[in-house]
Amino acid sequence: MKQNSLSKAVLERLPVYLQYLRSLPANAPENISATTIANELGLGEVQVRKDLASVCNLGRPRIGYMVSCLINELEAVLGYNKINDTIIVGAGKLGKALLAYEGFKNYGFNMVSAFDIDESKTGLTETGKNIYPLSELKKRCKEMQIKIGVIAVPAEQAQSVCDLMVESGILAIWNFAPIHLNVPKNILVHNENMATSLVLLSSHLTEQLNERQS
Amino acid sequence: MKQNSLSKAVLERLPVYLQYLRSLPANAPENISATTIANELGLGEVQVRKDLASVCNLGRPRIGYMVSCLINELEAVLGYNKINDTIIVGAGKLGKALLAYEGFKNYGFNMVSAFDIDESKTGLTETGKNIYPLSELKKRCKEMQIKIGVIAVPAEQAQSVCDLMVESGILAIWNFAPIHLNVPKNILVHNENMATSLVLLSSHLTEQLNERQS
DNA sequence: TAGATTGTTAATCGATTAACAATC
DNA sequence: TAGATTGTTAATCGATTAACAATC
Repeated sequence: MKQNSLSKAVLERLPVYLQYLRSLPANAPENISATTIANELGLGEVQVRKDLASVCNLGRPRIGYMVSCLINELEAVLGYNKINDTIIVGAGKLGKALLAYEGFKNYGFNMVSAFDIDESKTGLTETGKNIYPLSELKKRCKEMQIKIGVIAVPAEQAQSVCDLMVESGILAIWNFAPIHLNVPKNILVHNENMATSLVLLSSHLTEQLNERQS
Repeated sequence: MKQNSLSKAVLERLPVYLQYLRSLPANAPENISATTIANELGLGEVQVRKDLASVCNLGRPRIGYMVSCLINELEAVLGYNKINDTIIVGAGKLGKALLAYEGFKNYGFNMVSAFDIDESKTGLTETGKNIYPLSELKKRCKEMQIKIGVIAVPAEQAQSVCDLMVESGILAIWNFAPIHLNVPKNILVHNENMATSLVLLSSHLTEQLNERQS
């Protein structure tokens, strides 16, 4: 395992490799080559080798990488073996779905509890997690030393929730509200922006249809 | 409105501008400068100008861009004024939530109906949309000339659903399953990959905490 | 006119790809 | 040994940023 400061581009591909390696059947060969991974994922083989080299040096000429070791290294580098406790603000449909989703564990995340401004939502969910009044956010975040927050409130309330999170000591925010958030520069906001995703789809479509005509 | 072939990077920022412009209060000035937009969104002002120039030439020195015109141009370029009919495969929690979400209209998308392999799910949802048996996918896609599909099934079934979509004439796929899909090269797959989002958050966190120590 | 702001051309930066030596 | 495969160094490509002329 080498030192960090991986570029964003690399950091976005590493989980894809891990996902693929995890999906290999138990009776698959012990070793896998960068060439195979590249073909399977539609990437360049040099890129795969370079990405993997930035994480470990488990590759052996002629043989490839031992799958189980590679999985371990990737999990370590990506921090999937430690658990990040995370809170959610907004206990609407989305907030509740995120709170209930078990799959986050696979990525080293644990959705601890949700907060909502509507105090009538306070209580336990079906999956045994707590929803608290928003007024308790700061106290509870400090207590549990929460560093990651999810914003699942309407756009209008997102900035004020964001400010409150920053005040509560949160350092990284996963924002599902369709609005740009202003934060101090040591705070990271990752926007889960459906608009962006959808634009890529529809622009591809336009291109395809234009090509067909010409 | 200029010609297309916008780079992916630009295409991902345009919806952010549009979102911001739409969020301006009704009593805001008629015109806005690239400088203001850049500051507000934390981007470079040259970048904003270049991005906007790739879409229109509404900018006037000393004055800036007329907000309402800019919104119209962006909506036109991004295709938000025509409607893309879209189907969803997988009527679990996620599939149903996507089917019910009204907000897609703002991005020119219309979730028409969902399909599920479990035929007991067949019927109307609360929001008046149909869930059909998966076996009817091909027929209905051809009938309605659907070009965009959403995959909201577990990873194990995603590839076969994907193949079926391609067979049904779908050209762009929005994939929520945590697995890489193999498709013919004229088909676009956009992965809504939580693993990728989360990695960026946790790696930022690690950096922040390391800095604090040193 | 002076100055703010645009849009373009050139320079820089970063990421991907190609070429190749090292090695099992 | 021969050949497949790794990892690194250099070349290319694309995107961002800087510099500057045009203009209202």
